[in-house]
Amino acid sequence: MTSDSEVSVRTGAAGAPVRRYPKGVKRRQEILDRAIEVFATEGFEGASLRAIGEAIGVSHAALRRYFETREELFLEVLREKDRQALLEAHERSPHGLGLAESLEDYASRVPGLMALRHSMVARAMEHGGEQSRVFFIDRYASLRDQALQSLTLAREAGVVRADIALDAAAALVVATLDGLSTQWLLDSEVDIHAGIVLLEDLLAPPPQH
Amino acid sequence: MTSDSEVSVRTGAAGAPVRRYPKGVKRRQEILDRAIEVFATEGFEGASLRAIGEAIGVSHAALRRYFETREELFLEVLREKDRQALLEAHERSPHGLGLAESLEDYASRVPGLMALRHSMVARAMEHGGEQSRVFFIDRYASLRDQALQSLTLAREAGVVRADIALDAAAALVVATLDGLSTQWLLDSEVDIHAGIVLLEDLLAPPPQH
DNA sequence: GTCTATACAGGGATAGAC
DNA sequence: GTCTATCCCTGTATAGAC
Repeated sequence: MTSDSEVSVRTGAAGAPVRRYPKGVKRRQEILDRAIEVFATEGFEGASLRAIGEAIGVSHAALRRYFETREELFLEVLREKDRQALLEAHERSPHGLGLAESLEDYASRVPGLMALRHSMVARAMEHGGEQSRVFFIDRYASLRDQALQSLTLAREAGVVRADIALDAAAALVVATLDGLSTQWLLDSEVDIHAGIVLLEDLLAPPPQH
Repeated sequence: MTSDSEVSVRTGAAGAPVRRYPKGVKRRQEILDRAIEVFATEGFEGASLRAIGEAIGVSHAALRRYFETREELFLEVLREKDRQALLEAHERSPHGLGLAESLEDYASRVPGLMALRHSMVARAMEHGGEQSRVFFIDRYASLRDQALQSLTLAREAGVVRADIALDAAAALVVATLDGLSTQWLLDSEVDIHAGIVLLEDLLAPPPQH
């Protein structure tokens, strides 16, 4: 089917390049790390392919050996950060509902990365943003699933009332963290902690007496 | 203080141009309307200044007589849409909490405009996006204020429990509508209505018996 | 296998003619 | 008030050096 004169790069199921040799994946990781640095310092608007390449000491054309498009590079940056955040969250607190801890995942992110996320969500809502749309559909489904698991455990622990649908609650929790962190990043006067605590109180069973 | 050889355009407190002559404001409104059309058909990424100008039959340079930058034009589009949505919401239901109705304001928006909003929020979070940041800080403060008024009325009507802080609840409501509509726009499988109803139930006073 | 050099189409911003 | 012409920057694409 395919001549073997150009088998160095293949495209995987999700469209991500699959590479065979260690140097390739290592270089790819380095590019991701440097890109994250550039976002943190200059924001993502200043993070042109040329700027990222310059920060590494490489031409912008070289970046395309590892990421077919700018969209793909940016999505991989977000994926990497999500992966890191998930690991940290597990280390930190595997107990209870832990909404406040989940919030850290949002707030601890550099504003530049939150800006990048919003920008890519925008792209996902547009024609031509299929790759981003797939990414975020999957990401939000995953977040809801994590929230559902936390809520289930929390209900067993007696801190979540028994008369509500947990799948709807999961979407609600994710939406709240999303929305509150947006408001807070724009205006640090917003008391995001009060919002989180309120939601936890609302989800808790009413006191019996 | 100022020579009167260039008084046709002044800059107001919020940075928005203030114009004296009817033709100017009419033309400005036309540009906004056509821009909204282009967003609806091609999305905001395809809505270059040249594309918008072409839809009107003028060059892109001419647009700058009415909007100093692309950012300003886009913010004015969002402002115009918010204004329309607020009027419609007041016509529709001045009663109770009405979260479901508020949701319509979000869902009824063309996806292209929601994408534009996310993109401008991203810009507001970055260095250099001062104009957008001012816009969204003001916008979210306004939304929270509207939510607070609704919640106050709803509490008087007995549909909101008495033991919660309404200002925190207002931020929570706005965050929920924001976050749920984002999830829904990306994936219509998400049952946004269930989330809204759940929040209303959680905010309602527990049944006495 | 990896990277440089280069070209191209399109973007926003801007100066000056009419 | 609107135009044309121009500037510099962007993402993308390809050819070929090593």
